[in-house]
Amino acid sequence: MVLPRAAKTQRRTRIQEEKEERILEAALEVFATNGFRGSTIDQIADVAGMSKPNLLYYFRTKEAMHRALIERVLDTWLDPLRAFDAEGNPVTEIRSYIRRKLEMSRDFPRESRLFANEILQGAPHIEDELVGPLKQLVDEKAQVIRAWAKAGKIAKCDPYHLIFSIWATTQHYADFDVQVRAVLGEDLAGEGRFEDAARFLEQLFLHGLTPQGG
Amino acid sequence: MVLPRAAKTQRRTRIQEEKEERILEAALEVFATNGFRGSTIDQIADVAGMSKPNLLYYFRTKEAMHRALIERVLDTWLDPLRAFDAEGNPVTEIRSYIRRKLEMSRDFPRESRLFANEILQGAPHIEDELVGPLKQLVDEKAQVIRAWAKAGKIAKCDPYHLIFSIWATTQHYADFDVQVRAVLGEDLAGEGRFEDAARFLEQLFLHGLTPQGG
DNA sequence: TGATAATTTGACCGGTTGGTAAACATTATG
DNA sequence: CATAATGTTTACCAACCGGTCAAATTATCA
Repeated sequence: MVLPRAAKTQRRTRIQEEKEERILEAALEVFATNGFRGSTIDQIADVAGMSKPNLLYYFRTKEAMHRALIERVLDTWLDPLRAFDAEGNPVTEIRSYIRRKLEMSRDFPRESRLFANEILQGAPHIEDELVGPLKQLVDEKAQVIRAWAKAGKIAKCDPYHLIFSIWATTQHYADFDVQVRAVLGEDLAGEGRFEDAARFLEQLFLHGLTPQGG
Repeated sequence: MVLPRAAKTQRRTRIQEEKEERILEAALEVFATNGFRGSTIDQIADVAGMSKPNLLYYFRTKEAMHRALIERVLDTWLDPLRAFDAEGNPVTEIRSYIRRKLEMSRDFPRESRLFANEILQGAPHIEDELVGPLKQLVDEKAQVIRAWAKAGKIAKCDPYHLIFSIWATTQHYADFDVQVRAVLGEDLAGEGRFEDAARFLEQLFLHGLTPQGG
C-alpha cells in the first residue's frame, strides 16, 4: 500500500508517532523563522534529518504540515488565558497572567513567532480560529474583567485593549527578540532581561508611571 | 547605453524619479505582507504595473529593492522617538510619544509590518541598523527617562523596557491588525478602535490598573 | 530632424521548489 | 517464514523564481 497515515489501520504506528513528532518539531523551527512562504520542505527535511519525499509521506503537502503544527500549538498557546480565573483576586490574576505569558515568550519563543508570522501576513491559514475560538475565549474573559472594573476592584478600562496590551508587551520579547537584544546590548541582554521585563510590566500594569507607584 | 541609474548622468531623470517611487511603493505593499523571502519580483512588478526586467533596470536585485525601501522608511519611522524632548514635561512627552506611535500604526501600517517581518525573521538585512543607529538613539532617550525618574517626575522604572512596551502596545495595532479586528468583531473594529486604544494606553501608562486612576 | 542616450520588453537560462512515481527496504503478522 | 502493509529512497517533473540579454521603443537635445 502506498497511502500514508491511518487510512486503513485504526491505530497509529509507533513509527508514525515518532516521525510526525520529529517533522512537526522541525517544521516549528523552520516556519517560525521564515514564515510559511519563506520556508521550504527541503529545509524542514534537513532539520528533521529525513528526505523530502519521506516528509511528504507523512504530510501530503506543505500546507498540511503547517496546519497540523498550528492546530497542535494553538491549544497550549491559549492555556494562560484560559487559566484566567473569574473567582480569583483580580490583581493577582492579571499579574500571574502577565507572568505566565512572559514565561511562554521565554520558554516557547518559536511558537510565538509562528503565530506572529502567520498573523502578520494576514492570517491566511488561521483566520477561522481567530474569529471563532479565539474571539469567543477573549469575549468571555473580557466580561470577567469588565465585572471586576464595575465592582471597583480594578480601574475602569476597555478589557479588550487591556488584553491586547498584555499580549503585545509580553510577546514582544519573543517576536522582537533580535531587536531587544540589539538595543539592550551585550551586557544587558542576558537571560536576566526577562526578570527585568517582568518587574517593569508588573509595575506598569498595576500603577503606571505615576511617581511613587512602585 | 544599457547601464541603469545615474551611472553616467549626474542628475536623476524625471522618469527615474517617478518609476523608482512607484517601485518602492509596490515593494512596500508586497514586502510588508509577505516578508522578504515570501515576496517575488513578479508580484512587485504586478503591483507596480511594470514588467519584471523593467524593475530590475532600476534595482539590480531584489535585495537592492529591499535595502532602498528600508533605508527610505527607517528614518521617518524613528521620527517620533527623535521628537522625544528632554526639556519637555515628562508626562506630556510620554503621552504624545504614545499618541504619535499609535498614529503611525494607523496611518502607516505597512511600514510597521515591513519592520516587523524583518525583525521577526532575525533582521538579516537590518541588524547593523539595530545595533548601530537604533541602539544609539534609544540609549540617548533612555538617559532622558532615567533622569526624569531620578528627579521624581515619573516613577522609577527601567527606561528600556518602558520604550519596548510603548513600541509593543502601539505597533500591535498595525502588525496584528487581523487579530485585533477578529477579536473586536465587526461592530467594534471600526476606525474608532484607535481612539479606544489611545484612551486605554494613556490610562495604562499614566496610572496602570489601580482603581480610581483614570 | 537625426543622433544618441534612456527606457521597456519578450525570450530565455540555470537553479529552486512543491510534489509524484515507482522501486526498494523494513516491519508487523498470520 | 511468507507475505502483505508500511516506510524510505532515487529519480524525476512542471512550475516558479531571480536574473540576463539583445532587440525594440521612446525620450532628449544639438
